[in-house]
Amino acid sequence: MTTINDVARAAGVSAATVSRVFNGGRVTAERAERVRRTAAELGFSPNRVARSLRKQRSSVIGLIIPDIENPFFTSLARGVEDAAQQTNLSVVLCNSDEDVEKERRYLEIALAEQMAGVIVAAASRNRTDLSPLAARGMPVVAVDRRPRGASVDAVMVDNQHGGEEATAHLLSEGYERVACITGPEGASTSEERLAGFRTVMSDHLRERGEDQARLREYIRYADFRVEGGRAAMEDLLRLPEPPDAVFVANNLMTVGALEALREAGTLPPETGVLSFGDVPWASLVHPSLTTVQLPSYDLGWTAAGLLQDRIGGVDRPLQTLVLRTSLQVRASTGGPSAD
Amino acid sequence: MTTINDVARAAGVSAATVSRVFNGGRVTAERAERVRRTAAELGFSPNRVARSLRKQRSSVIGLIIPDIENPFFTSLARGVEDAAQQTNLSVVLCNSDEDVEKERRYLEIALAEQMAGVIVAAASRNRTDLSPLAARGMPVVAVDRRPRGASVDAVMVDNQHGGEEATAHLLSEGYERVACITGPEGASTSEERLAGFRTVMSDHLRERGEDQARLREYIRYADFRVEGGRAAMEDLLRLPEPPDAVFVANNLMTVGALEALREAGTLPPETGVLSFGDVPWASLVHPSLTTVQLPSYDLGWTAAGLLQDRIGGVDRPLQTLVLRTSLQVRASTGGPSAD
DNA sequence: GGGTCTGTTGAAATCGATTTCTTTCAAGAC
DNA sequence: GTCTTGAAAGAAATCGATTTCAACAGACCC
Repeated sequence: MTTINDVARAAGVSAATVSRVFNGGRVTAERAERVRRTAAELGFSPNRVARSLRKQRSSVIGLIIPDIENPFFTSLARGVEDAAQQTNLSVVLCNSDEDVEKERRYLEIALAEQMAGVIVAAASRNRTDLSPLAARGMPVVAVDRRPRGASVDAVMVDNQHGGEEATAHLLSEGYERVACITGPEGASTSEERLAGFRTVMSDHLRERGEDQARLREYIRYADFRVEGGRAAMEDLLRLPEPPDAVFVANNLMTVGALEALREAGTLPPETGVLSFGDVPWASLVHPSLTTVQLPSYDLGWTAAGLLQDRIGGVDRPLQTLVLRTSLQVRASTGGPSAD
Repeated sequence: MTTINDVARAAGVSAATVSRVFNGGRVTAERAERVRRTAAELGFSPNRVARSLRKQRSSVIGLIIPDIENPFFTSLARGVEDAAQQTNLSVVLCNSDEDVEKERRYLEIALAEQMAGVIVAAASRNRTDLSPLAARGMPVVAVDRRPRGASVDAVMVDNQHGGEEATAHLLSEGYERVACITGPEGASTSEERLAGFRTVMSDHLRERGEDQARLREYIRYADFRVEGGRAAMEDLLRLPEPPDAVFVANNLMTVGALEALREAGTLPPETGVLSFGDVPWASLVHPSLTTVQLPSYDLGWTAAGLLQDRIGGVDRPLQTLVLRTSLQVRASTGGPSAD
């Protein structure tokens, strides 16, 4: 492993000069050229560990996500990475596995490794603690979920709007009895999506002069997982008057709901299904599955941008950016069959 | 940020003693206790950058994969991570995006960051160059694909066996004209899977006394992507005597093939489809889709084990482990319909 | 009592870069 | 000719840990 001193000796200059050549100090053209040539010959590349130690900052940013197997987060990761490429930062990805303890360990590593900054999709809104990072002045951006009380920049999704859009779309297609399967009670993402559903359905029922109480009957809380979605859908199907459409608050539960519907023999478009978040491949098979597209890639890209600003020393008040969802209509099947 | 010197001063000992307390040196019980208490009070955690510089090795292993959005690789990543947890190594994940240049950059970073070791699923069998790492004595394990000429440990999938198993299964279900859509010509994974197909089909045709030439007609090379799978399937369907079953050599192309089949109105089980590699969600919707399960998680787990052995200094000849695939039969639909 | 051994300890060297501090030298001003 | 100014370059300090080395104290044996 050739070091800066090897290069210095071979080029007949001091280590300081070599460093200046690579970091934009003042060096006469002739020497700079000689240093560069020697460095190339020896295959020198600066030791990042030593550099980080001296600079008290590495050129790596950490990205902590709760589920590496969820396409939403991998797409987000792509966004972060592409943005980081532009400024020579490298991204290291850490999978907290929805486990606050594992996440804590990774946050500690980020500190101990003196990473330039961290982007976190928190494992828990309540228990994720970003304060140690903030305390030591490490730039942090929260993405998708903002831990309670954390004073950091954030990039979020407009969940309520997405819920409204989804529900309105199902109604516009002619479905009448629209249900909602949302995530855990208390989780902000599931509550916000549900709120969107409530708003639109409530208006709809009022216009129709129908009983608002029906709204509640068609709401199920589940756990954002396949099995939970399935159970909730089965439960809805057992109602005396089952829904003819359902808004499912995430992609995994949608898979479960589709399973339940398949068993009941009432697949889309007979029963309308609208998923919050893309269901990457099932949608190829189920052309009538409309989804609320989450701006996952943009979330990552935007978060990385904010982080880089902070790393660069930009001094402005904390920001929260909210990105909108968009409805992806796969095929206009005209809604429920008319029989 | 409290350093080891702060702790030393506060505890009235030397930095060397503090270091020994945390690294298992000989220190009298009384002092050790005092140091530990002081460290806890000051919230000291050793600076990993400084430690890495001194030890010339960090406690991070790199995992370089070519496509973070492919569930095969994310599952592999889980395996690596779970295995690494056990020895306090942390894993950082880098996405080479099937780009040899990007991959080269990450390999360089691994060196410059003095990572403890690297696990690589190479972007290219020909052009990925692992020799710089090997030259500097950094432990490397290749996984899934072994770059040509690289002398490193490797963990591979038994592609040929998987291809045989898949083809045999389709025949056993009663399909007659089985086709194969494989990856790019020259790629080892696609050639091996195809070889498995050829072996079994060739035997089958011979037994039946049929013309071996038919084998070739039913083979298509594509690109391991959705669109390629679709195009290949469309092409096969245009044959005067289209296949009644197809073995598709990866998950993404299977999605494409299913699209083509849906348009042609001959979905499984009417036309048999067997995917090499899981198609996570489509399979929930297409119960009759049998898949060759790749041991992705185990690949990661095993590779991490090999790497840790090397990091620990185990000295044994280079090893290549080959893991078998397993057939996952989703539902015995009894093969093609009898009409 | 002198000599050897062993177990603790701290001072100092070390890892490899960056950055500060000096020194040197030359150009330009008066 | 002297003084000022500024650029260029090297020597040395620095980052924060680990590790080597030397010093020392106490136990033990002749």
